Amino acid sequence: MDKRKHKILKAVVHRYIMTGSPVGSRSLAESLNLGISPATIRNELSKLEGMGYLYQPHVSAGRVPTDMGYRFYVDSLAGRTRLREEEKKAILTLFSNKTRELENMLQETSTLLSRLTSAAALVIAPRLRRNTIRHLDLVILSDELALLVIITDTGRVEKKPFKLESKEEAEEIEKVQAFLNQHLQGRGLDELVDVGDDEDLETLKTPQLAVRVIAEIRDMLSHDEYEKVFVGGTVNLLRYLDDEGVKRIENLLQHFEEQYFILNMLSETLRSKELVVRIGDENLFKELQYFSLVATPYTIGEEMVGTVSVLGPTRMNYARVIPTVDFIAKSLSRTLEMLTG
Amino acid sequence: MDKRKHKILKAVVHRYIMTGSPVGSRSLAESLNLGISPATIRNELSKLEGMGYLYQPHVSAGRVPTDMGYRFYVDSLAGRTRLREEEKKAILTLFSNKTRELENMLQETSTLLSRLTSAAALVIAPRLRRNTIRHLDLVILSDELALLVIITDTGRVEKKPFKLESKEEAEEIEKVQAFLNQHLQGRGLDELVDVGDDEDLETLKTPQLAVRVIAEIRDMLSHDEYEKVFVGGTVNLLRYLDDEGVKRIENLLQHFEEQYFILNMLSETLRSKELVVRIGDENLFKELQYFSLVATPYTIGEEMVGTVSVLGPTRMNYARVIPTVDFIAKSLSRTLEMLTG
DNA sequence: GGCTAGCACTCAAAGGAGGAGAGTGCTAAA
DNA sequence: TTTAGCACTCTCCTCCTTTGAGTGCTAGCC
Repeated sequence: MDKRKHKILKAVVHRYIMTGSPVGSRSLAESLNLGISPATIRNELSKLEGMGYLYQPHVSAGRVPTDMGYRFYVDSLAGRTRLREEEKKAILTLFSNKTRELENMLQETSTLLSRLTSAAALVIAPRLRRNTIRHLDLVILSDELALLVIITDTGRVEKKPFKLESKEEAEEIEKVQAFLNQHLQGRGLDELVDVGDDEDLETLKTPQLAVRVIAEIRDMLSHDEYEKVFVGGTVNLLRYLDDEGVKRIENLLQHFEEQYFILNMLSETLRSKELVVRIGDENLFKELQYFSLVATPYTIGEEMVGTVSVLGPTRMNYARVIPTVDFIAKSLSRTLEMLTG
Repeated sequence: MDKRKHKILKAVVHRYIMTGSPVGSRSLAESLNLGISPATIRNELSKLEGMGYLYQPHVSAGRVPTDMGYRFYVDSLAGRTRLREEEKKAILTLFSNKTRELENMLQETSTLLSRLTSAAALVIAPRLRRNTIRHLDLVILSDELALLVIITDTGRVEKKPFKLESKEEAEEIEKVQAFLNQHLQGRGLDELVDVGDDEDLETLKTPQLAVRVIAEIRDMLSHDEYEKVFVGGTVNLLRYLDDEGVKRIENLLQHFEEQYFILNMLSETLRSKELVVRIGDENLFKELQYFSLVATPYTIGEEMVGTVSVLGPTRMNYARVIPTVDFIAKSLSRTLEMLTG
């Protein structure tokens, strides 16, 4: 592909993103200022269509980018986009207030991100297994029921109710709590020790309670549902309604109510080390084939702990969304580093 | 209003709810089986319109209920609706699993309710102030930051980060925790004592820390945001899209992302002691003027602690929604009673 | 007095015709 | 290789007509 085709293709994608209607040769000739006539541009457009970058909704309409066209555009953008000062400011303001709990902060991140990009925003909270146990509580709720509460070093609090098997267990619960704290404090949730064959265990009257609590923690970890997702601005998706739009979006939003779906959807990008853009068909889920996803991990120190992402129509404004997602992830990382480091 | 008008009005509302299109005199005559001709029905319809119960979208269309028409219909329904066995079963199944934490249960309640009614469901969690403190934790997160965790008798866990003013405070934190637990355990969050002039306070090296923690709890309570809302099935609202529907729903969903709005919206029904139906204009918020709300409180023991509600189009199926909301609230109450009692 | 058959009337919705406009591809010439 | 010119295509808009559902009114019947 020669330089002129580059320019023309980029211009088509840009215009289509801005206006939402097919782009014709005349308006391109005017805006491109290449000293080329519409006819020449038509030739080029025709070739670009042959190459798969563009298509025509109908024979007498202008050109619209294919997913491949968007892909080219996004690749050509790489690294050359900048954030506007106002947006930078808005993001920095959000993170300047430092005494906030993690969940709250992530929710607000998601809301701000959706506002800045006019699309839906998805923020995945740090995985529980990466957290270190700071404190563990066993609290009796009723004769038969107790609550396990785990507080981690990132300030995250997880809880799980469990049954008490006997009165003795209820009486012993404080000792068991002390025992577990002694053994688990400061340890990562993923390197959960098996206390089953610990000698100290024998000093407890109800060792099976301690064993059961450990099992409950394991269970907590095995359920992905404990990976929380903060969703913001799904309403924005309604703005891009065309004929078939309603069905597509209804379908998508339906799935959005299930956390599992979102996590699956993002599972690939969760593993990525840098910003990922998935355009239309590039997405692994057919529900997303008319949408684009921009996702990037955020970190605590060197470790990637979660994902910040934006979901919008394929014709979203990549030139703005990409740097916004990027900057918000960096800011979030920095803030977390300060809070937990 | 005579008996025949009753019957006709009810039939019109019923049919309109089922079909969504204006109801004409002929189809009414057929389905009513009153031995009356369409012409007679037309006379009655005309009078009902004059009385404000019905209106015509245009002169040659059938009749559509006004908010007043729906109101009449709902009132005439009072207590005479029944739940289908399958639905009862679905609800009972949900609540049969007893070792679940409150939040999870409320979220699932909301999801199920939305599925059963094909509308949006809103469940408000019990107010924090009604809870009793079972245990209080102070956990150090970093040099400057600590986390206050409150565990209540309903198994609810609330947290709030706060700043540490000095090294001394960090060292004393366990003692302060013990002190606070001693004074607050078993007390309701609303009867929070002021420990400021307690004599024991003097035994602490950092009494101001204890005072500050109490202030943090107060702050927690003063923020309504700690009243959580669980929203489910907003997608269902998209199904009733007509011409202007998109705008209305976009507007509503936008507000839905803010918890404040929902709480305000439900504030009136929160105070009610029994099931409330607010139809169209009866709602206090103009954003809701094209929607109806069915809300009822749920209880722990005798005390109303939260609200279960359904939001849908004014032409929602009241005959099914009302008993569903009612039964789900009763089941939820019973389950909570068992869990906490 | 209430009910009904009949009829003229109204209006939305659906379909079709025609014109305008945007845009194309192709051809022939510069 | 580029471009001007031209025939062509197809959507969109508007205007018109037809269809059908449904009404209100009137006059006559029980």
